[in-house]
Amino acid sequence: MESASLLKRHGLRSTPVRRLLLEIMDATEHAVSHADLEQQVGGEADRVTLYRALNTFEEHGIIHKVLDREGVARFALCMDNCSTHTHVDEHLHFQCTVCSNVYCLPIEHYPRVSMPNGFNLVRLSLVAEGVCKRCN
Amino acid sequence: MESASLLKRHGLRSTPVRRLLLEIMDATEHAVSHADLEQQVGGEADRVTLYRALNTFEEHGIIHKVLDREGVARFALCMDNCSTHTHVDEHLHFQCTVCSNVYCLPIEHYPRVSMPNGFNLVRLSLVAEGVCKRCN
DNA sequence: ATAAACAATGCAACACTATTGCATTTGCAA
DNA sequence: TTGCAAATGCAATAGTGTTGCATTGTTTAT
Ligand SMILES: [Mn+2]
Ligand SMILES: [Mn+2]
Ligand SMILES: [Zn+2]
Ligand SMILES: [Zn+2]
Repeated sequence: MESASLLKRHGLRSTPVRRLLLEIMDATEHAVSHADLEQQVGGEADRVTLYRALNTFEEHGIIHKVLDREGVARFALCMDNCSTHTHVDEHLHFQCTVCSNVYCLPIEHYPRVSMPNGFNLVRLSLVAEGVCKRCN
Repeated sequence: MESASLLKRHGLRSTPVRRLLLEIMDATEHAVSHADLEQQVGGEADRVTLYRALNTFEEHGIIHKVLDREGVARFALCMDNCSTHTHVDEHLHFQCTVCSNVYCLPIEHYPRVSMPNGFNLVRLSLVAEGVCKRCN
């Protein structure tokens, strides 16, 4: 029910596959890969449909994508109020070296860095590695 | 000549392909992808040989790998004295949104972040986006 | 200089992530 | 309820990266 209104709110059609994807991501405390979703969805949808749904969600600011250290995309619901033209997502992405899960971790003071001359900074991403709370 | 001794110093055999790769990376001020190298090498070596040489270099601390925002690996010579078991590389990786080049940028104060309870930080990577000095 | 030992290379095949085209189905609004 | 635009399924394709195996090349010792 919640996922249907979330889709409506972003001007997207409410379809079974989309609602299912959103419910899976809402029930997971870490970012999920396409392979994760494909496995959980089972035979309910084609892999291409999942890719397209995820791309659509990202374009509309419903989810955001983060690449893990293998370069594979993982997706998580946006916490801040993102929309088509405003993606905020100023938090740290932490990948566990044991279970490989990727967590979105808000941190109190997001660091600022000063750039060398000529380089114009637009966005700074923090990617951390370590052991997560479940693997400790 | 320089590349040959670099290889020797790391206990690696000096071969034409390896020397060529090192010379290309030494002459480039930004990180290079496998596709870049394959194009510059021309028909001098097989793609698989390049992959294997790059992996070997990384394992021995001669180069380090950084994934760009498409998840593609880019390689650059290590500045610090890295070896098989000590990779340092505490600098910022900056990808230009115009030319897509990735630069290794040393910064004066490498930031520290405090982690939420239960999460054990091992390494923090900084990945920046913006416009590089040549595209400005 | 020669030969043996072992590492590096080339080639083919493969795994995996991701995208595109096109026909069909479905959601939604008139 | 009907029509249209959007979403889906299926097949094909591109790109990155790895593995197995036979062959070639580098190094070390003789
Ligand atoms: Mn996140
Ligand atoms: Mn670097
Ligand atoms: Zn873990
Ligand atoms: Zn640039």
